[in-house]
Amino acid sequence: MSAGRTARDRARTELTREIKDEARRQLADGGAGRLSLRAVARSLGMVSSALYRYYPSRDDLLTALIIDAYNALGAAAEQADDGPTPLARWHSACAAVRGWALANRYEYELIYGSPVPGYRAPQDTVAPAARVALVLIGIAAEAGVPDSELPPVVHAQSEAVRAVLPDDLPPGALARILLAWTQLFGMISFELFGQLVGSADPADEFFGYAVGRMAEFVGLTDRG
Amino acid sequence: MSAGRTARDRARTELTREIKDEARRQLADGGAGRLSLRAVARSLGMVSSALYRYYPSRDDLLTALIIDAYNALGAAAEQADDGPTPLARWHSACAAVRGWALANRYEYELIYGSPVPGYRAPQDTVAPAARVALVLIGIAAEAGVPDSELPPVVHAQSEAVRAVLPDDLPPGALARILLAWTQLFGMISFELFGQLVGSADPADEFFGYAVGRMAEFVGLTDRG
DNA sequence: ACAAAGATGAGAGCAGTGCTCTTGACAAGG
DNA sequence: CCTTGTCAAGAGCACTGCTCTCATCTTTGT
Repeated sequence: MSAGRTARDRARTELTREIKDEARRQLADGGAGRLSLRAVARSLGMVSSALYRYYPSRDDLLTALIIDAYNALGAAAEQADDGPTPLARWHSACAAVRGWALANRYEYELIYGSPVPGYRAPQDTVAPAARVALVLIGIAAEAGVPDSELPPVVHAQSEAVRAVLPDDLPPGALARILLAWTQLFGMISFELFGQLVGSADPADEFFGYAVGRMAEFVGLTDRG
Repeated sequence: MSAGRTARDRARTELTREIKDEARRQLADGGAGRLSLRAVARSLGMVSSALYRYYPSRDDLLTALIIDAYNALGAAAEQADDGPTPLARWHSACAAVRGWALANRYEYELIYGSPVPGYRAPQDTVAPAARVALVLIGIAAEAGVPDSELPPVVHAQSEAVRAVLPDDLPPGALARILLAWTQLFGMISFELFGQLVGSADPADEFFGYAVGRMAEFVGLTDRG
């Protein structure tokens, strides 16, 4: 559908976006649990029931925010995927993910925190959700990281993943990237959710250290 | 205070525990966001306002549940910390953590998911929260894992942590354990929160694989 | 050009929430 | 015995998501 032919269509798409924007703004103070349709409607000068014409339920509004968040994070990672060597790109991309998470705390929580109660993620979210992983995979693929031994089931799962990937990577490398991927988000979540207080907090240096060790683990070197 | 002298005291401590137990039960269907004081009171055959005599607010009840959850998880890890070699103990302890998380999904969410909106963890939670990390540290300490190079800030942070530890570990080892610790919970969170669907799901084998690589990374070998 | 059809915003209302305050009953200690 | 403090209950406040109805306004088909 285009930008909307009739005046009503234009008003509709615009209001839909305004509602989402206001919701994102309100997300910033209190997180998803505190997001209130009524408050969003109030801020927009309309009554809560009118809002249901644009988002059938609170969950639908959340879904829209979740997809946006995945895409924003993915875009940040893709944009930072730049540098003279694969290792530099790896560091840059990981730092961008962390930077986005720190700057957009509650949006990060929305996608990598505990699932919103009663909410079931629709299929629309899986493609945007994969973007960060694809960045890491792309870097490793261009660097040509080595294969490694895998348990049979993990090997099979890696093969299955490889089948749907644009880049070609040996299963052992894929499994290691998957591990690094969970490490990356595990560390960011711990930092954001206050689990590192008392140990590696502030976490800037520790994060860089960990990202470097993960690069080694995956097989990225500085030879470009 | 003892078990309570007067009949009133006994009734009070008992009801306090019953409320918590019922709340934990209700946690199992819907998570913290859906825990309702009124529903708990209803299940106990009392009116919601009466419940406030025992827990001044919803957050206080949540705090009690959080401390219990940390302790239950810590106890599970400590109990599983057993085996002929440090490597075996490492695998067993990590598997126990994952097992507890899978069996107590919503309690895990309570402590390692996104923080409950508006909730600020009191100091009482930090000691129970450290138990799992202490298990990992204990294993590495007894195995005598090697030191390794660290960036200066990370080195300083590791030294600060070491100062408050019962076991003695070189800073480089401590930093690697910290990294493995974030990896462990990152992986469990990803599995539980549905982030692995489409890649390493079911995650049993992948989890074992990852735990093994982390053991290598920390410096645990099979020589005992 | 005009009427039918459809989209929209407002309002009332339902069932639920956390939490507070008051009231009347009961047990404990002086 | 009688005061003091604890307790469960109930009413009530300010919220929440969501549904339904109704009047209005825009688009569309004739």
